[in-house]
Amino acid sequence: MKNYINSLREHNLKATPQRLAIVDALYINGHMNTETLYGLMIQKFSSISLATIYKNINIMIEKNFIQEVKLPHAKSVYELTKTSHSHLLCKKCGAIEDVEINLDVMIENISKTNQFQIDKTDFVLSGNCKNCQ
Amino acid sequence: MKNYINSLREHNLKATPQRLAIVDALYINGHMNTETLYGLMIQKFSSISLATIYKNINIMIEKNFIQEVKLPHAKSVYELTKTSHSHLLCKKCGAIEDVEINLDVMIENISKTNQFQIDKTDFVLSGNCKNCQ
DNA sequence: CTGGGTGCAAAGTATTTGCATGAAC
DNA sequence: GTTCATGCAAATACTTTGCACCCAG
Repeated sequence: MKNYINSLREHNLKATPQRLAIVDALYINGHMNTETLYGLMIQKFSSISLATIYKNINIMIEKNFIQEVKLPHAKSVYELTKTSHSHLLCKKCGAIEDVEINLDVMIENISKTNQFQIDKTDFVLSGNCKNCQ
Repeated sequence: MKNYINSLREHNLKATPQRLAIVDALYINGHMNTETLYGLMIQKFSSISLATIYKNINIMIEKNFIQEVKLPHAKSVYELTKTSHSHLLCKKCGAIEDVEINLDVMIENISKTNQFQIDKTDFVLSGNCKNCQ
């Protein structure tokens, strides 16, 4: 378990219990959508508001503490900001795995060919995971 | 201008004027979100309903005639279904370009390494287009 | 004709906002 | 003490649904 109190503060975010719980849930689960996140939080804070979830997601995205991952045919999920990576999405069970793919050479080529300065990628590969084949 | 009457019929979709106009708009503009699509359509059919836009988008996705493209920090756009390709998104002006990137070798490798059977990719590269640099 | 599409209004779902209270620092 | 977060309720935004009427095939 990491010390998220300081990480939050470094991002100019007060370390409230609700916020810590959200961050902890994302750390443990990797990726969560608003619905499942709220479902988890309500167990811990019986009076937590959905508005609190949304407000926190939004401000943490703004401060670059977490990131939204848009998925095909599914609700967006959120994850703690880490080094750039891609995602594997299982169409059957919905599992999401992080995967490191080095895109540097490709980006370099596309930048040149298309005269487009690329600074970010969103890459989701969908199919069937090991268990669902 | 293509003959979209037959293309629609081949996908079991009746070729109504509204539908043809939507398809034509997507053909001309490449990528559109619901809002801009409705904005265009209302000019042509003063009494067209937003519900018609949504119903058509949904059924055309279902029949695989068009596809949704989810973009970071922007509303989803829709495009006519074509061969698999990636997208370049300009963060400044919002322009979207199609780009062909051969991902076969990469997919092959990832499939093996992660024991994950991949059959689809969603790849958006963001940055600044030629005009916005 | 017949099935499916359109437009309208209403309902449903998702997300944001305003404000009073309360907690973090 | 001051600033910011929380929770609630209301408001807004987005999308879907039901139904009567109409048009494509």
